[in-house]
Amino acid sequence: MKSNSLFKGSLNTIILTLLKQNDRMYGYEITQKVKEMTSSDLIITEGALYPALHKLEGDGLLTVSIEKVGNRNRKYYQLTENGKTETVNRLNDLKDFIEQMQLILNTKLATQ
Amino acid sequence: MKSNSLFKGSLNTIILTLLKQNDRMYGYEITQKVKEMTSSDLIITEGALYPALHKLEGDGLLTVSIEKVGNRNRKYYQLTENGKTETVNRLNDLKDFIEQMQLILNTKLATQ
DNA sequence: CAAATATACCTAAAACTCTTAGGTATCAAA
DNA sequence: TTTGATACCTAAGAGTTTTAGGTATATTTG
Repeated sequence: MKSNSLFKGSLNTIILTLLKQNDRMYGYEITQKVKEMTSSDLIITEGALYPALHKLEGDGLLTVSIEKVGNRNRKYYQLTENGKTETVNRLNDLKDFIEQMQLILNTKLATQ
Repeated sequence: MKSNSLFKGSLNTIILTLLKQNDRMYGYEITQKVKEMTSSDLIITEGALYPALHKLEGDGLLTVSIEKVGNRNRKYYQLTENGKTETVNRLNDLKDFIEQMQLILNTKLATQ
């Protein structure tokens, strides 16, 4: 099918945008959501996700709150104000990237 | 403006597609072409380009022919048959990536 | 004409991101 | 009771790009 690898930087954009859409989510939920939305075409590995979440938190773009569900801890992540700003920036970067690729490749890359 | 970084894997796709469009090009020419086409928004650094060209050659996707211009050597690169096939694959991967991102981000990323 | 800029190739260290391959533990279903 | 799902995590390695050099010829500019 396709190389199931992400493009550089797209993971952070995915995380930030999902949190913008859903207010708060926990890590495992993000992996399942992406899997579901792309019909299992895109798999976010946990080895990539958790370090990315920790870095976004360290950069002040996310905050965490731990919630006990049954006997297990869930870590819910939420956008900070900086996080909301950065989400807009990342989306603009992605749009710029696609526009640049269209210029170079001389091709419409996205349908409609 | 924007983070002037490429997205992972996009450099190879750019190289291959430019060679498909222009039959043969040399390294420096590729950097200038991309700069010109994107109004200096996207800069291909030589530190990324030359190793990428060597790898594509090693993988059998490109062939080289050296041409003396004045007193300097230019290395012209050209797609092999495998290279032509791989170019189509890379373009399809990029289109798939954009479609997946549109699904996840719930946004039209490319105009038209 | 000298010095700066452009052309044209190159490499190596470091940074960064993601994959692979583990690990722990709880909970539900077979 | 054992498998699979849920839920977190880390570390080694692979791969790509940036940064920061290096060499040399050709052209432009002050």
